[in-house]
Formats: sequence, C-alpha cells, structure tokens
Amino acid sequence: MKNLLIVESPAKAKTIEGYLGKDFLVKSSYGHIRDLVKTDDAIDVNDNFKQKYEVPADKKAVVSELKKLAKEAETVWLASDEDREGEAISWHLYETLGLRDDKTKRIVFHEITKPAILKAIESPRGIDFNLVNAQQARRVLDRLVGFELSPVLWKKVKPSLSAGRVQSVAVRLIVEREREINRFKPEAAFKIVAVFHTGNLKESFKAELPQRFSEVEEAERFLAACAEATFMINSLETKPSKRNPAAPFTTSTLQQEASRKLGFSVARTMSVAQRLYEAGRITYMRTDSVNLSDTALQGAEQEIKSAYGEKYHKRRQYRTKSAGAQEAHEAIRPTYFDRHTIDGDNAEKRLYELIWKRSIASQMSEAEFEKTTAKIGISTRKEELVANGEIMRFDGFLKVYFESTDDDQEPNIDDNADNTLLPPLQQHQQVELRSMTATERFSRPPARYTEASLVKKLEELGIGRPSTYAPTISTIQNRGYAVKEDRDGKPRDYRVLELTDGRVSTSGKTEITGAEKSKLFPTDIGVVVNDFLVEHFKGIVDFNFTAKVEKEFDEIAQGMKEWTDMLHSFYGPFHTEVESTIKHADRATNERELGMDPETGKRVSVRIGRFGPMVQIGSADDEEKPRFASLRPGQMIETITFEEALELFKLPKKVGEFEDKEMTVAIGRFGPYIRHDNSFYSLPKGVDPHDVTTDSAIQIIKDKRQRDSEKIIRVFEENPEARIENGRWGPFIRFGKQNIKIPKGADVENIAYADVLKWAEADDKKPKKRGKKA
DNA sequence: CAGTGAGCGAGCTTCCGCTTGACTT
Repeated sequence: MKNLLIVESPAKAKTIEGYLGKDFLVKSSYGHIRDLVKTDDAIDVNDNFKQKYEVPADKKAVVSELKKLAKEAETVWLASDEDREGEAISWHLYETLGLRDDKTKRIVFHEITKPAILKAIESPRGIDFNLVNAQQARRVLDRLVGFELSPVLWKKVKPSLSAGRVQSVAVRLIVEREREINRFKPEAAFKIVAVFHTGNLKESFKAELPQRFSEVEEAERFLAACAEATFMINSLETKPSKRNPAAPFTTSTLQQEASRKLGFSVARTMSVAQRLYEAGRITYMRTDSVNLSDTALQGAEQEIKSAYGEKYHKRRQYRTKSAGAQEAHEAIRPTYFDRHTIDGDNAEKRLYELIWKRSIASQMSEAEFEKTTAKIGISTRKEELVANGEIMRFDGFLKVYFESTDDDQEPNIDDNADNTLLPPLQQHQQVELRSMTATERFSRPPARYTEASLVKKLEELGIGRPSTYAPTISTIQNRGYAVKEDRDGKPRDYRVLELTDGRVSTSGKTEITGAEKSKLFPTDIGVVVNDFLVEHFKGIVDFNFTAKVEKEFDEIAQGMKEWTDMLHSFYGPFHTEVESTIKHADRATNERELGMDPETGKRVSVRIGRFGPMVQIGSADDEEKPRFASLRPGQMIETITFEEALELFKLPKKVGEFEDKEMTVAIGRFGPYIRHDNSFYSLPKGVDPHDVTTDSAIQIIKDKRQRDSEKIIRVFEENPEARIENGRWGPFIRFGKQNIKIPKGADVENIAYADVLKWAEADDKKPKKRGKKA
C-alpha cells in the first residue's frame, strides 16, 4: 500500500476513498485516540503540567489496526480537521502510531469535495505544534478545573456532584433566569385596538394606538373621547421593504430550528442528523461554520433555477457571527440539492427537509414587500392611531422557507394588527369607527430556557463546541441540576373596555398565564451548587471566563505565548482558592426557616434531605419526633411559602374504610390518588385531594373497577389472578403483578393456562429494566 | 404513585472535546 490517509470520521473516510484512486487507503481514527488517564495523577502540576496519556479501551482496536497499516504504507497522510482538536489528533496519531517524519504528511481541507481534497494533497505541511500546545492547554485546564472543583462539592454539598468550565455556567444561566422570573413584577397597561371601515363595511381594517395607558381611567377617557370623535387619515406612507434569508445551518441553529419547528430535543436532532450524515444525505452535522463550498453553491444555483426560475436565485456567502468559531467544516447542507425529500423514518424525512429548505433558501433572492402605514387622526384627541398593511410583491426565498423565532410564547391577544391588507385609502379621507377596545395587557418576564435556546446562549458566550452542546445539556439534567418539564399556568384576570355604538362598557376576562412546555427549571441542588460556586469560584463561573481563556489559547496557537506559562498563572491562584475553600467554607445549604407551626408551635423549615427537598416540623432534639414531608414537583425550597409547606402535611389523609380496608388520599409522582388494599386509584382531573370524602372515594374506586372490568377479555378458571386484558397496545396477560406480552403468532382466542405459566417463567428470567431515578 | 430523614465509613464519584456503535425500548 502506497498511501494511508487518516481522517476523524468513518463516513468521511468512505466519501474521500471514492475521490482518491487505488493508491490511497482512507481510514478513520474515530475522533481522539488518546486521552489523559482517568486518575488524579494525569497531570503533574509540579513538573510543568506534564501529562499522562493512555489509549482508552474502546480505542485499542482502532489504534492497533492503524499502527499495522501505517507500517505498511509508504506515506501516511494525517488529515484530521483543521482546528485545535484536529491538530492534536494528528499529533497523538503521530506519537501513538510511531510515525516517522520523512514519511508523514499533514494536510487539511474545510470541505469534502474532490477538488478541495486534491488541492490539499498538493500542499502538505508539518504538524503545527503551536496549535497542539493550545489544545493541551485547553485540555489540561478543563481537567484541572473539573477534577479540583468537583471534590470540593463532594465535601461541601454532596458526593458525586460535578463542576466544570462549561456545565457550571449552563447551570448558572438557568438558575439566574429562574430568579429573574421570580423577581419579576408584571406591569399592566391598556392597549387600544380599533376597527375602522371606509364607509363600505367590507373594507374594514385594524389600527392600534402606539402608546399604552397604565391607568384604567385614562383608557376610559380615551374611549369616551373617541365615542364623540371623527377620524381622518392624516398621513399615508408606502415604503418598499425586503427580507433576507437566514444563513445555512450550523449545529446550534439546526438544534434551535428543529426544536421550534419539529419539537426535537437537541439530543434527538443530533442523532437523527448523524443517521442522515452516515447515509450520505447531508454534510457533517457538528460545525460552527455557515460557509458553503463552491460545489454546493453551484448545486444550489442549478436546483433553484430549474425548480423556481432564474429570478429566484441569488448567490450569497455568509459570515459567521459567533466568536471562537473554528470553521473546520462546511455549514450543514444536503449533499445533493436535487433531492428535495429522502427515504427514511419520519424524523429523518422532516429533519432532512428542514435542512434542504434552509440551505436552498440561503441561496435565493430576498422577499419583497410593500409596507403601508396609515396614521389616523382623532378630532377630540391629539394622539394618532396607526394602521399597518403589508403586501408581498415577490416571495423570493419565502417560497421554500421561513425562520421561526423564540418569542412566540403567549402571544398577545389581538396582536396581529400587522401584516394584513389595508383597503385602498387616501390622505384626508374620513374613516368610520366600527369598534374600539382597550385591553389590559401585562409585561412578560424573560422566557425560561429551552434546551435549544440555552445552546444558543452558550454559543453566544463562546462556551462549548458543536460536539458538546447536546452532551452538556444532558449532563446538567443527569446530575440533577436542572429538569426539563411542562408546568401548568395560572389563571389571571384582566379587564376589557369596549366602545360600541357610542358607549363604553367594561368586562372582566380570565386568561391562563405562565404555562410552560419543555422548559429547563433549576432544581434545589442546582441552586445550592450554583450559589456555592458563585460565592467561592466567581472567576470560573463568570460568563466571560471561557472567552478570556480562549483568547490566551489563541495567543498560544499563534506562538505568542507559552502554554505552560498560561497554565501556571491560572493554576496558582485557582489551587490556592480550592485549598482555602476546603479549609474555611461552611457546608453549603439552602435551609430556610418558614415560621412556627400554629398547631404545635414548633419550627417549620425546608432543606435538602437524604431523599430530596423536604419540609420539617420540629427538630431532632425534641421529645416528640419531627415530622417530614417531601416537596412536590414544581415546588422549590427558595420559593415555597409557609402555607404551601403546611399544606403538605395535610396529606396523606385517611378518608374512611371500604370493604374493611382503609382508604388513604395522597399525592404521588403522577398526581393525587387514593390508596386502598395496595391498589392505586388516580383522582379524576379537577378533584381537590383535600375535598375527598368517604363516599366520593368509594365512588372513585368503583368507577375505576368498572372501567377495568370492561377491559377484561377472559379470566382463567385455573387462577382468577390470571386474565387477558385489552391494554393500550392491544391484548396482554395480567398474571398477578406480572404483565406479560402475548408472543407474536400466538392464537389469542385459544391461550391455555399452561401457556401463561410458561410465558410468565420466561418473562421472569428476562433482565429487569433499569428503573429511572426519581 | 407510600414514608423514609441516625451514624459509621470503605470505596467511589468528577472535566471537555473528538468520534461511533452497542445497548435497550
């Protein structure tokens, strides 16, 4: 074999092999092949941060194969990515495979196209050790931070916790956003919306007052004045406007759009994209670049011109906005633009179409609009109402794609005065008022993060990389620092003043506010850890810490700074801080005292207990044992009120007997329920668990039994505990507490009791599924 | 789907970034 070329990704290797002739064998390193040993002695801080590396077990096979092939090859081409990590991979390969200078060449390319690769082969270079040193500084700093901070948390908070340059900032963002929301006091103001017509009722249109009234009396006076007024078009202005398409996808923008448009978690987006990439449908999905190769630009142009026509095409090159982008790859795009859709499962199809549309749109002409603004004078007031109309003159890129935004939560009522068509109007024309409303609206707190909007924020801060966004989001949830949840909203009253037929009437309405879907909430442990880190390691969890060290990594990469110098000046003060925190800091807690129990006169306090957040009445020193209750989902130590805490002790509650067995009402993980004879009966929606009486509890139990009995297909004579039932996915066998799947091909009508026993035994031997941690 | 909440202490936990399978459902 003449040439061995090594890239990072096996899918990439396959593609490149097709571009190069028989003289090249193309193989993959599967990312990094070496890492710091997992133990605490990986870095010798007293010997210039000397590192101990090892080939992890799952990389041994790859390394030995590459080693063998490298020995046989005349020339080894190291073609890992052109960024810090890629350069380090080349260096680790060079060292680990025992390569020789005279038969090793380092090449780089930013796109997987034939011309780019051939060109790269014509201009090989050596390994850039400045870049390698920058990566070592990054790697060592992250290890030092993570492996010194985490043990501090084990001592001062609780074992197994973790902290790091990236994850701890992610948690901080969530905690601080939650506090902003808790502190937020909504301000009410009245928004005026009018409907006019031109005299012809069919030609009606909406207009809005730009300013709002904070007092109801002001709004009332305004409406009353309008009742007496005549209205005239004071000015009419028509302006052309344009909208440009968004840049093609990067990892972060793909995660955001897939979250908004398809409802995917960031992890789901990445795994679906990985499948598309491996199937050769899209380019590499972990990228921070918005750049498209010439091949791609040509492909898009050809497809747009043939599918939509010449005037829809406009060649565009985008520039990256995010700091710290390393741009080792292209933007995420389809490999073949003429494939509008692909085969595959539903998720694959939908994600592919999103990528196809976004990429195609990025090379299309702008959409053109004509925006008309009419200002309407009021004879009895000096304010003007404004009506906006918009006509699309040319759809351009909107033919295939429009980008959604994050702020579509809780849309204001009547908020769509924009983007509508206005009837033909003229200056000084009189218009007739049809109706006018003043609606009480409230200012909104900042939005909680979704997984994707948190990724966006991290990217803006330059924290994390395309390959780590999804894992980071998972880590902070797995460690119990944050949870992704839905929360019900609360009703809120608002007032509406209405002017019709010259009279102002007031009515009260109710809306639901604060409902959340799939948002990130901090947990109590997340709050404690965050506050501890902010107090003792302000520098590390500072939002600019990464940006600051990245700047130094860049200087190292340019050969302007010694990587060990940088680490020395960081590690000295950091380590001192770690030592003194271990020695002097108090154990972290967020215990709060809420007051005195009116019944017993004992202290009521909240804190994190062995099994999670809890309320305690009384103390361990008391003669009488203290009482405990766990907090409910959605409740937090920081925000729970005295009343809510006492409420937790009212349940579980005995509500009488039925069939000689006690009935108990409690709230569990899935909501309120009645427990009776070791069975659970959920309360119907809307029933307050405190209001359940003996009679209503019996009724709920009977109802549930009735519903269950309707599901029973057959009870086995041999054993009334064994029966066939209709479940959610069809019939199954209930055998005492065991639920057994009916094997494929079995004749449901003629199952014998012997079959049941056989299947039950087989089912018992199957490994039990791992229970999720609560 | 409960309630549980002491203390002792061996041995363990943990970072970020680059890549996929091997798993289970």
